Amino acid sequence: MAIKGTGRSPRGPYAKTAERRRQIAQAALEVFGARGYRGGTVQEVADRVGMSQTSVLHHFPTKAALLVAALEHRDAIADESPGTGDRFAESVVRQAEHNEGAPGLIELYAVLCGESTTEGHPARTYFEERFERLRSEYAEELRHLAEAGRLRPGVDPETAGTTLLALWDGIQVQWLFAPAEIDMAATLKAYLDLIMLPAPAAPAPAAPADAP
Amino acid sequence: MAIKGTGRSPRGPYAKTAERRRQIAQAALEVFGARGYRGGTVQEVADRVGMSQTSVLHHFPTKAALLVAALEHRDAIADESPGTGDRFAESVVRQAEHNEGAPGLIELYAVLCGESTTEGHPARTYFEERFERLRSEYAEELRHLAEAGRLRPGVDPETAGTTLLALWDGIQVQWLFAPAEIDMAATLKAYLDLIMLPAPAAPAPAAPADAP
DNA sequence: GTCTATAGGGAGATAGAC
DNA sequence: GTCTATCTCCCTATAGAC
Repeated sequence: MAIKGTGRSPRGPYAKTAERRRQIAQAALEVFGARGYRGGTVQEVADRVGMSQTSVLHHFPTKAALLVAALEHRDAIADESPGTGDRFAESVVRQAEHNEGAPGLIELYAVLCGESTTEGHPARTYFEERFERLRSEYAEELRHLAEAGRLRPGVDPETAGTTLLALWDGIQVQWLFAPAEIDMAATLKAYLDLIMLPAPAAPAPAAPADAP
Repeated sequence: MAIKGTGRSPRGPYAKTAERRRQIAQAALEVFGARGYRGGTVQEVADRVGMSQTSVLHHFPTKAALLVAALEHRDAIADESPGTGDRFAESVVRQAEHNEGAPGLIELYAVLCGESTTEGHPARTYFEERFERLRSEYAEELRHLAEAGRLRPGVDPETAGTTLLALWDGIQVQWLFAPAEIDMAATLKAYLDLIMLPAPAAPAPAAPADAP
């Protein structure tokens, strides 16, 4: 609430604060990605944006709040939501390629995903909910494809959705250890090709008289 | 070197020390699995075996050495190496089921796998080498299956091996977050069924005259 | 909003007695 | 081998001036 003062609010003093927070969240993303939540320090985040440790904690009251900000910032960068229907497979591959080019993004994800399985970790519910949501989203997309006859017979949409998610997470970890040897997008595409059938050549939309 | 004193060495004082170390390694496995390497403390390991923190560090000089011991202990428990040839798929599934019943084992693996991608982590080379080794082992097994005509046409053994490994790691993480919803063995089996062909009913060994 | 100073709590590792 | 005592370091978070 509250846009301060006159109408020209986008240039008001709050714009600068919001930008500051964005910078801090970005720095936190990099630090926690490189060192993990427990290994990273607020001081290091502060150094990266050129301010003191206490100033960072002025914007985000605790270290845990800083992590949440980093995760939300990551979502803002990464989560172009996958397309629907026919474009599902395509957009999964496209997003994998996109993530590969955003440094620190995969690191943060892989490190925190593992770390957050531990007791009392501030990102635990974030990942719980994320997995739950993505599993049902993927399953629904694949169910639509199945109804359109685009899924190989015998492939279960729920299982395939879970598998796709697990494969994606797992391949990111392998890529972090050996980026030169792993082609994330190609590996995902190979799996999708395995479960999907090619689109019928001519859908025969209505009954086209031999048009030009 | 040096079996102390007389010939009855297996009962000698070293046997007790070896057993002590095993206990410590087991406790370290549990602690680092539940809290991660950076989140876990030597003190907590010590508490679990009922000795002081300094006594633990007498057996393993540093915390990092303690982690290595925990990983080696884990390998000793878990690494029944997968079978070859026809039994490959079967033994992968069997090992997944076996791991599920060994508490802490999957936790340690998932937590440290993510954590060790961070800078200067003592388990980094452990996982680097593990991934490298398993990728080539899996690829070789799948190449043999391909030669035997047991792989679906168009499936590349290297890609499938990398995929199987990624899927396995990824499904373990999902299982940790939602054990009730995820069936690790079934998910792995579904993938293997997807890339493999059933064994031919009668292999027609040489040229059997219409034998009984 | 930003800083310096500091409180307050652990952590890993060492020294040395028993 | 095991302990107690301790060193040294670093981290999060707070207090309060500017």
